[in-house]
Amino acid sequence: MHFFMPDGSDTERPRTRIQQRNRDLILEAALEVFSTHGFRGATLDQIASEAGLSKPNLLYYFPSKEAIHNALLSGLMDTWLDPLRTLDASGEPIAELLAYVDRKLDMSRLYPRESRLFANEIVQGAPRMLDALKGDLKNLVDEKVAIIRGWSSQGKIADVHPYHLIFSIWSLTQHYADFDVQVRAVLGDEEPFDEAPAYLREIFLKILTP
Amino acid sequence: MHFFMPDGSDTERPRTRIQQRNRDLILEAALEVFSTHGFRGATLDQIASEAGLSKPNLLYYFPSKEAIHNALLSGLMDTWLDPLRTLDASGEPIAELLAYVDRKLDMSRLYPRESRLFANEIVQGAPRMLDALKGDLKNLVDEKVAIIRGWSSQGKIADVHPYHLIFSIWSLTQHYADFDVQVRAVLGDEEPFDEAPAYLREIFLKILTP
DNA sequence: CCAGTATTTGACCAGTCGGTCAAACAAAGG
DNA sequence: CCTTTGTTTGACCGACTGGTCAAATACTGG
Repeated sequence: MHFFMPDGSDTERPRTRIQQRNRDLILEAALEVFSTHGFRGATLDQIASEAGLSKPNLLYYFPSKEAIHNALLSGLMDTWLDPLRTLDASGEPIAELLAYVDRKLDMSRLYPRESRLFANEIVQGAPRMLDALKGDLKNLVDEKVAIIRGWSSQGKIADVHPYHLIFSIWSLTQHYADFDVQVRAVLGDEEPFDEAPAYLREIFLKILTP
Repeated sequence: MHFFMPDGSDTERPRTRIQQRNRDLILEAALEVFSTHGFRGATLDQIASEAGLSKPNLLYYFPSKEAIHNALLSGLMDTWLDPLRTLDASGEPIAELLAYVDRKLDMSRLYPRESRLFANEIVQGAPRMLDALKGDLKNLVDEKVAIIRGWSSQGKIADVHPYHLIFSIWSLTQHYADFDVQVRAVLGDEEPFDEAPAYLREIFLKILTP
């Protein structure tokens, strides 16, 4: 018979309900803790207590602190890149890009902890994510940049630097998640996400209109 | 005679050369370490070794780890807000705002560690900086927002949301410092700061032109 | 030179870190 | 019922954490 490794070191994963549930509990707790303290600043005790499990129990499901972090990052990377992946070369250029901005801003509003998890990692030099940045991320961006270049040369959108355009979209949308506390401190009572969507649509329309 | 407290707890500070030098060494090392690991992720041993001093010697000049962090933050806050403070109500509106963007981008290029120090702190909820955000920062922003509103209502610049306009400037410029490793991973060999200034001038001109 | 002050450090401490392990406990099938 | 497999945990470990302290060393003015 084949023995099942609960720490995830096995490639095939015939998860039982309880395993699925506890892995989810741990990843949810880890997201909370890693996103507010960074990798080195987070502790297994914090994650365990947040998950309502004992520390040895965490390490029954994951072999190490780093393994939890890796599972989080790789599990979220796809979700995070989805809005860009959806950018459609055959769509109407400006509408496509504005829709991308919208989706990205939605991510900041709905998944701020995920945004801050990545922000922490990247601000600190992305020591556990560099390969993904230079690999999957760069490849996807390169592919979409080619589409944008095409739109520019056809005169469908303004002739702006495509890489820096994408950086703009990332920075402007993620700012509302990553720097949430600063945005709210400055705005006072005004809710950031009340005005942000219209504002971003307005300025990107100006940026992109030929 | 009056005894001098080297740990800085005294309000008056008749620093000797050696005190000035070692305090500077410590703050420089602390900037390096805090900006790449965050407050909780940084250790006194790291800072001490980076500064070329022993750990007890650090604590001769500063009473605690948090005191070093506080000294860094408050010492840098003024520098950090200077570019905004310079925004001149009597200048030519669009030129003033574009010059602010330029100065802010220069800060990202010349002082990326300082930018990342703040980024770390704010992403993690700014537990040691909230008062400054709600106080000095908000006051300065409110003041400058009034100027921008004036320019808008006079038709000198486009009628954009002034707070979100300022957030745009912060996020777009600081992105090149805070997310440097991601920007470089995507750009490959291209140097980010070669194109960034022209790109930002171009898009902010579009955003601001009435 | 000396006395007093400023600076530096090795040794140390209590608490916390990530991680281990054997033993206890639960579940399920026969 | 018993056995097997899966799950949980208390107790523990060595390494490291921020911080202390007394003693040693440098520096200064007289």
